[in-house]
Amino acid sequence: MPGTRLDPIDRKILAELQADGRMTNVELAKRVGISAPPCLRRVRTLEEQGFIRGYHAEIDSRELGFEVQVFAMVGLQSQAESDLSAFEERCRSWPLVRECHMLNGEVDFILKCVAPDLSSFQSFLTGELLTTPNVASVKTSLVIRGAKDEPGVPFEVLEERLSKSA
Amino acid sequence: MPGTRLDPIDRKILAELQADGRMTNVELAKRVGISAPPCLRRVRTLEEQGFIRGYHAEIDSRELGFEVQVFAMVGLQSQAESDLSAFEERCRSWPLVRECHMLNGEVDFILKCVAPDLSSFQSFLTGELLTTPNVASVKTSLVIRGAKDEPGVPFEVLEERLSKSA
DNA sequence: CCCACAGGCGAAATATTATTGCGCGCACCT
DNA sequence: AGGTGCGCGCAATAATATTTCGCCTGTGGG
Repeated sequence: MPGTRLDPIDRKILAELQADGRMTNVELAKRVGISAPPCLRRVRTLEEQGFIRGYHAEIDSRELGFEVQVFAMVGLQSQAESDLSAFEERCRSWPLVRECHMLNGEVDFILKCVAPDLSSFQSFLTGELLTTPNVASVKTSLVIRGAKDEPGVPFEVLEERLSKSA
Repeated sequence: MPGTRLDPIDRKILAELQADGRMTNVELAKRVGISAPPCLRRVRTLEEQGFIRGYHAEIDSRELGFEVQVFAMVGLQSQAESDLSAFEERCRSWPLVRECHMLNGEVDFILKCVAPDLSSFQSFLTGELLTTPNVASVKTSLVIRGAKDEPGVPFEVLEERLSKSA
């Protein structure tokens, strides 16, 4: 239902839950300015309508022993739809691959990968990715350091945009 | 405190909360096989020690009106540390830029951006990113479609790894 | 071998929170 | 006006979170 529009309270709810997904409902209600029951009803509705896809704890991957993060640019030999989706399906089956996006331009896919160390990434690269049928080229870039990593969407931009169109 | 090792219950807690960050503590306790009070204590400890950095609702950006997602590869003129961190600071101030990673290789940074539509990304690109001092080159790739987007870390890999070293 | 002690657990009690049921007010027709 | 649908908040109830406390276990003296 794309006709469903969100009012300012809904957007505030989304913004608050994006920032702190474990906030209690009473706290959330206080922040958005309504009482707890309607607030909870709104949250449930937002979940059902798919605006909220889930809740996740953000884990420090380095603390957990995943020392390296790598972007891999992948080019395929064939861009036929069946070959594209076959490659995507492969990516979904690899735990080290956390993200896979199809791109325009020279490169067909970009993959974001994590691994405990360089050698385990190397073995994934040579043993899995490079041996996958239809993979023509892979260029990898190691992440030296992370400068920003914000989950989700910029609600600031959304609000700004809505105030203009009003 | 890198000496702090996690036992299997802690790892299970992290895995469960990564998968569902809003799970109640009693449900979590049931799943990891201990009672609620020690479970809650463990969660608090994991939060304090930084293994858990926060909790976030996962929002459907497309439903919210962010139609385009773009990766931007940025090259700088100077790679002096002060120039690198100046650029990183810029990235942190741009809401459209959700992630910024410094890379090895030819490209200095990769940026993941979202925008409501192509034209608003274009205006960000030409009006902000390209006019930033020290930016030498920017190559952008539009995301055609997303094939995988898993938050967090692959606990499967971690467990496998631990069972081997045991 | 026995004891003191630290750490982690679970049962029970208490404080908070989530959830349900209901009546009210408001906007929108007709 | 009168009717209707929607969303709110109050109040009651169910569930959960959090604190308190005593028990068990493993460890390191003495």
